[in-house]
Amino acid sequence: MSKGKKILIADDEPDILEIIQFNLQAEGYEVIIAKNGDEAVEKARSFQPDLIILDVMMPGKTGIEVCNLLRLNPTFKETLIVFLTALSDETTEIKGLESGADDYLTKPIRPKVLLSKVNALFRRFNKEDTGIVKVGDIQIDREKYIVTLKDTDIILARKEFELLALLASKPGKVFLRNEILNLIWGTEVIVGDRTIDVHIRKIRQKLGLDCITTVKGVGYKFEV
Amino acid sequence: MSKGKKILIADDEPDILEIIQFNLQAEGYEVIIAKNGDEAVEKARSFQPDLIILDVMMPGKTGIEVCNLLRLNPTFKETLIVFLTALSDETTEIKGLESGADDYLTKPIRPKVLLSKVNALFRRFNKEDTGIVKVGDIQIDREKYIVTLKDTDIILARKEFELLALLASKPGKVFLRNEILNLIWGTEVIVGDRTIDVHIRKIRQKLGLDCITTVKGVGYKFEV
DNA sequence: TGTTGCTATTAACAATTTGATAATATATAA
DNA sequence: TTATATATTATCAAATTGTTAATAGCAACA
Repeated sequence: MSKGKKILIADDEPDILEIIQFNLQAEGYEVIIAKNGDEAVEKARSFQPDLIILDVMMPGKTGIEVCNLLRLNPTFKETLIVFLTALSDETTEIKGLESGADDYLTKPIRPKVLLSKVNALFRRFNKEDTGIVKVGDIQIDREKYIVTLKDTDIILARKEFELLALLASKPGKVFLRNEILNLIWGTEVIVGDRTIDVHIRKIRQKLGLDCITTVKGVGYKFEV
Repeated sequence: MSKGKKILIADDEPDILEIIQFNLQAEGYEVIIAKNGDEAVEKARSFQPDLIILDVMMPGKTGIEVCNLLRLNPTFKETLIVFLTALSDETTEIKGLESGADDYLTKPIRPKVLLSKVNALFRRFNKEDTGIVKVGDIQIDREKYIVTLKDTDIILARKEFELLALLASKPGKVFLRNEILNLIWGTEVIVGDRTIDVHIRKIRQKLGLDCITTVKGVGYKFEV
């Protein structure tokens, strides 16, 4: 599940904050709230949320201003940002898109819509779209071939990287040895039995964190 | 298909009942109807439906009251509950969420919407799709190779896991010893008679719960 | 061109876990 | 009660994985 993620909500209307907070917490998300634009910027910096929901109309800074500000900082380049607008406001939508929002929510908030959008965003974010997989402290960027553990880059060799990326693509799922061989080495190449183990060992060694579990007689799985 | 499931509909308007009943039956569901909140509670208890559709506004007990009542009973902890509301009523939605509804339907009923929601709900909660089998307190995740008993992970060896998963795949069904041998060991390997017993024993021991029943002279079955 | 550094693979062995069996005890149906 | 099926336990062989070191291959580079 994509739960346990941090979500920052910024809105000047306490009711809205409460509705959203209640529903997201019920789904298992960790929620941080801000009552205006300035507070939003501040809390975004200190809490590093995975998703930020910004009301467009707020005293201090508008949601769009907050978004623009955050996007300047590379830390928030990958952070999901969703705007909250009254009704469908074409003009606002365009401005929002320009400042790099990932989606929209229109008031009045409908909890189910909210939840499904949020869930969908995390799903999308975790897989296809960015090619970046983020699980716990580990971030895997398929395009750049970089693994980051708590903001520290870790250099993995190609096979090691592919293996880790494969396992992390479905956290929890056990990949059978055959499955791994087919997906990473292909059906043509035949490698010895110990090859996988050695790569696994090197990954474990380099990460220094035990996030790969052996399921004896079955395969390996990635867990946080 | 997830058909053949039982659905209880509770609404005080005969027209609505009829529309829903007709459409769901046409789709292959077994439908039970109730004309008010009290009848809904009673029929829920006697028929153990897989899904309950509750009109919020009903004489006797409101849908929300019915839901709250049922959710108190562990039997209905996993039962799907959907509310029927007039238009999108935010206040009701929040109350509904608090009482543990799984989704909403707004009047007027649009048959297509109804069916797709109902189908989607069963799909979402049908663990067969995900490879997860849930029986009572025990949850077996084939993909993750994990057995969970009351939120505690239990580690089973491969053969033990396969055996338990097999038995649990059809709770109540008695698996003959031969059947088990063929399905788990295959026809090629020949193992002694006591082998199954020993594995069964290990499973019982690890689960600490007696959910595997011996049917003397026949085989074993999984029950809660 | 040869050197250097890294990667992928394998071999060899250690450590561990698993699965099957035998021997014995217990339960159950007729 | 007795015959038969199952439960239990300990034991050992087999299977599986972990670890280390060695080797071959490759790419960058002076």
